Amino acid sequence: MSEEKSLNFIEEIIEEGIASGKYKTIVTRFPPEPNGYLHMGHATSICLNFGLTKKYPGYTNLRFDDTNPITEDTEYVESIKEDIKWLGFEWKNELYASDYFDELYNYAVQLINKGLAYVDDLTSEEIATYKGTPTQPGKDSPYRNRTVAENLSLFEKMKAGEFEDGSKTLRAKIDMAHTNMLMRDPLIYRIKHAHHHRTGNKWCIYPMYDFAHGQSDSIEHITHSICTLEFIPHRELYDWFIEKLEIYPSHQYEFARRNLSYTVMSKRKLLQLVNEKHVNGWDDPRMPTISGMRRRGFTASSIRKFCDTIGIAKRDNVTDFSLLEFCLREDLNNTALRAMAVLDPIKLVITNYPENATEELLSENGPDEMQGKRTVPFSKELWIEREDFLEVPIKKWFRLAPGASVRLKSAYIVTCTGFDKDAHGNITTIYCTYHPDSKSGGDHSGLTVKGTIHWVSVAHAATAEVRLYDRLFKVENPSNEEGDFKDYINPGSLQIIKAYIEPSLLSASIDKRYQFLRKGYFCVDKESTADKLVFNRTVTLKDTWGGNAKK
RNA sequence: UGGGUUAUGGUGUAAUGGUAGCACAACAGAUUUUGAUUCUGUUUGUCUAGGUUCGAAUCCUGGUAACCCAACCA
Repeated sequence: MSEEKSLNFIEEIIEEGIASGKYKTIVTRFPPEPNGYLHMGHATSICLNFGLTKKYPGYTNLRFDDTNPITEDTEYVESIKEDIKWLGFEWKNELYASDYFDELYNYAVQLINKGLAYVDDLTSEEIATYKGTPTQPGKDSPYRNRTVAENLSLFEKMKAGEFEDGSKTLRAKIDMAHTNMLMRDPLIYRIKHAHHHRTGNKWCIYPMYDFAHGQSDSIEHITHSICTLEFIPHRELYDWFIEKLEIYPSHQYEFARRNLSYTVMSKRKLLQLVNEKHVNGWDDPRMPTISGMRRRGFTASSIRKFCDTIGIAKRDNVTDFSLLEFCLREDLNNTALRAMAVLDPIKLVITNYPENATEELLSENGPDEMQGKRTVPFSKELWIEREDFLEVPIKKWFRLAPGASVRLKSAYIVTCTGFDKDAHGNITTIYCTYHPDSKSGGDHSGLTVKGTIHWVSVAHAATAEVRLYDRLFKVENPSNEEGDFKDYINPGSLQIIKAYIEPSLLSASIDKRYQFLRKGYFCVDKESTADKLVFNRTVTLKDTWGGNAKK
């Protein structure tokens, strides 16, 4: 019974390191930039980094990579912390790259002293020109050979605010003809007279990513600095700084970012959707953001399960959204409370049921008996789903049709005796007779039916707004299509309807999940009030009949 | 005509020279007071051409394809 799950390539590296005695414990970090909300791509990284230190001895830091004050904000810091906690992870230390600005400044001075950095006066356009192209070498800046003393003095003045934004930079002195573009004298400090969300106006020079990330890792003694594939070329620079600065040798490892079909997963694109109002904010339930998915009704455990299932590797990928839905349904099926709601109502009248009578029927709250039962009021007039009746039944039709019988869930078997139509040919009312001895739980009618449908008593029904969500994009990979990704937005991704709900749902709670029988999983939206209940459809039930109907 | 990374069913991921496995999806059947759940089964794969070997997804050689790198973003 040794069912051992195989290791991913990072776990292999860790186990080798532990086996060889390179380290006994590991330290990882999750390093978001506080300039946007976390999305499913980040969830993978969070599950990876925090998961590794759950599996192996060690801990994980949360470190905000806040080296660009122009785009960063505390609003994002708060949302990021909330999302990580909600996903079920705890960081050891809450840290900020900005905590290290003094140390980083000193590192820069060290490089200057070693003749490995210089102040450059070239404009950004000139720097780009001097840099060359991937196929052509760059050329040295005319300021490249300033003396150490001159560089020291200039850098000091940069810090003191004596120069305007963009007028000078500090660059590492490496090799302008290097095949790796990142090694062609990369910028390490730039001037930005901007207010920083944590250091205020103390600084007017800020380190670049490459001169902050690796050094921060090193200061924190991160053993495994895990990032995505596009940072592979940065690793050479990462190692170069550590070597020249003679600081703790953290190592960078890269894995392929996880993509999900029918959505986009870049902060830039998500920001566009928000700013151009294609969605209603970062936590719109259609967004692949953690906050959006939480609002939609996804559970943290289903997201963790999903991340665990898709694994990590180094090749480009697009995971089927249906796998995420599978993990969700698997979780919700066990935990969601059952209730009945009719989303597209049509009236059903039981002609032989007594006028003004009401019965309180028992119905199970879920598959687990521990979830108990609730009562549901039943009466002569019911709302049922319009799609559960067909005037002319198709093959293998289990539901209502003239002369056909179905079980009303937790109630009686009814047989259709007729229906009304309006002038446009729309069916307005369905008439049935019920079989009194077929009552759920004590059925001795001897009748058997193939179909069971849900219902809500007209006299007892409450109403709610229900928001039906569908995939945000019409195509699997919007970023790979011709033209703008926004051309592929699914215009029907949100449908708002009014539904009749059973009265027990009046006390639905925002922290619970519900299965509206046969219709899907739903949750209370944050905009819901006592006067106006609002439900979000998290996901439909799996439907193996829909396809058959077309055949 | 530079450098780097990656190629296993429709999708994701295993197999570390020895039976190509698992999950999702799809399809078929059984059970079902949710056409859900549960259970059973089926279809589909090693980028390509050579080579080494008793034996290659794995090692070697040559192709091919995809992705990344020329922000004072991270």
